[in-house]
Amino acid sequence: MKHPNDISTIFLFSGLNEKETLTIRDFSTIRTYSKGEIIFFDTEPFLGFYGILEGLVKLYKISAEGREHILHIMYSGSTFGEVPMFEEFTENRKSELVYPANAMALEDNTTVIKVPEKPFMELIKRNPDISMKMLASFAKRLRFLNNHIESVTLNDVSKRLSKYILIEIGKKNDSGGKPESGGIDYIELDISKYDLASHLGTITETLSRALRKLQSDNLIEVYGKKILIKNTTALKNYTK
Amino acid sequence: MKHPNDISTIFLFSGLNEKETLTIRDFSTIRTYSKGEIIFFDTEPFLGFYGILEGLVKLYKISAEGREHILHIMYSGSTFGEVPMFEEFTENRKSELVYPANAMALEDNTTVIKVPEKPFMELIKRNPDISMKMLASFAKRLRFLNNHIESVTLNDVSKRLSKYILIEIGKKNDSGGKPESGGIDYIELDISKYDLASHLGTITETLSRALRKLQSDNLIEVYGKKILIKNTTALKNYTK
DNA sequence: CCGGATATTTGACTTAAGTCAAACCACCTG
DNA sequence: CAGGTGGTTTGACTTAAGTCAAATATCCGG
Repeated sequence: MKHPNDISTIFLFSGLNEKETLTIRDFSTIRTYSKGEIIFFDTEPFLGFYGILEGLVKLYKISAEGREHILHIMYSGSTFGEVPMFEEFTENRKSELVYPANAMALEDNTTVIKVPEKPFMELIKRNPDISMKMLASFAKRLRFLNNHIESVTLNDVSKRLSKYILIEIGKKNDSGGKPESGGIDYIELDISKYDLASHLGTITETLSRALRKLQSDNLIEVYGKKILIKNTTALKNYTK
Repeated sequence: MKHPNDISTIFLFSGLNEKETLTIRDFSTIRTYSKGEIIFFDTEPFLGFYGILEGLVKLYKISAEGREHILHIMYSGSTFGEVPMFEEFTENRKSELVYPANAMALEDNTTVIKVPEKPFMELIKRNPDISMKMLASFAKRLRFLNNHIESVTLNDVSKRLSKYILIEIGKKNDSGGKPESGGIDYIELDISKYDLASHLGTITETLSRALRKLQSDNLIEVYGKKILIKNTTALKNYTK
């Protein structure tokens, strides 16, 4: 490649000096996946963790019957598949060291860097800041999974959907959008309805019905991947 | 108390020297809860994390209608409620720093140590080994939650129950029991059926029916809190 | 701009699991 | 050891969400 991808866009590596960055780059491999390609299965032995340079990745579990449940959607800048690296520390069962979920690229041109364990563990030993970042990212994921389990087991699909919509609006407004002053708030789904369903712990048919329900309750309006929020307050209320 | 509780029984603190141990002890408070007492709610601001010196703690979420879902059952030696401590690192929204779940003592005489953030963060900065242990424990939890979500969303209650039984047998055999040579394998539930149900993402009635089903399929035999495993292989097969 | 593939929606039906109510059991305390 | 309080089981019923099949809609390459 002409211009080597800049790994400092990955949050975990953002504080590294030039030398450290080069070390990581030297030991790692960069690869581009197209939409639908598998990055790893949850049955594969751990051979290093990944950072997203560009694109979108889903981390998911799949049942024997083929039903899928998405645990996380990961965007560029984030890392995934790090869990096994630290499990080794507690128990010495190398045999069980597989990835904790399946990973698939959701967009063409999804570019990831694969960082092997060895050089990274060297780095982390010398660089306490990295462990802190790692802990922060694990903490974030733990809280997310806690809330996710709560949602999936204690709320019905329409409630889960409403929560999802509200969170997405939150994200969008966090990153520059105007809160809700002028026009009507809306989100644009960056994943397919199949993936959204599987992230909400359901299937496309049920998601479709849930969308229709929220629409007929006058909370939202759906135009393809665009969802207008007609009444944020009522939607918030609905999730309770 | 006469003999101060020994905090080195807590995995996270097991490698500390005497001085460090004393520092932690000095800043922390130890308290004993009786069965059913709340340690914290998921709406309370973070004021330190906990380590279990003795007893049993459940970490759970609860819906508006009162339905409960247990995320983790924690035994003595483990720590909980650490997540907010590391979230602070990423985003500076102090306002959101609440515990990520509710915590309740499941036994009388459940004794916990509450460690405030400040002295612990000092310690972790100087002691990279502790961050590694913390990362290991977070990693373990992340894998557990991944699998838990998979179970709850992709398997029916009987399958989840079978998985639970197999894991419990595994734990028991890991810690000294004979694998399955002589007599029939069994486990003794250390939690109520209510709590087991809520950990499996269901309610007591449904759990009761699932137990009866596995029994009538000749996989197990149930005597109160004692569950005999009549056919481990078939049970394993059943979870697939 | 056409045709086919993929994604989404709709309808009719089935089913696992939740609800409600009652019976049963077992353990603890006075 | 009687009585009572939780914990557990059982039965009858309801319901949310899954399945299956078909109709639409949308997207994309040639």
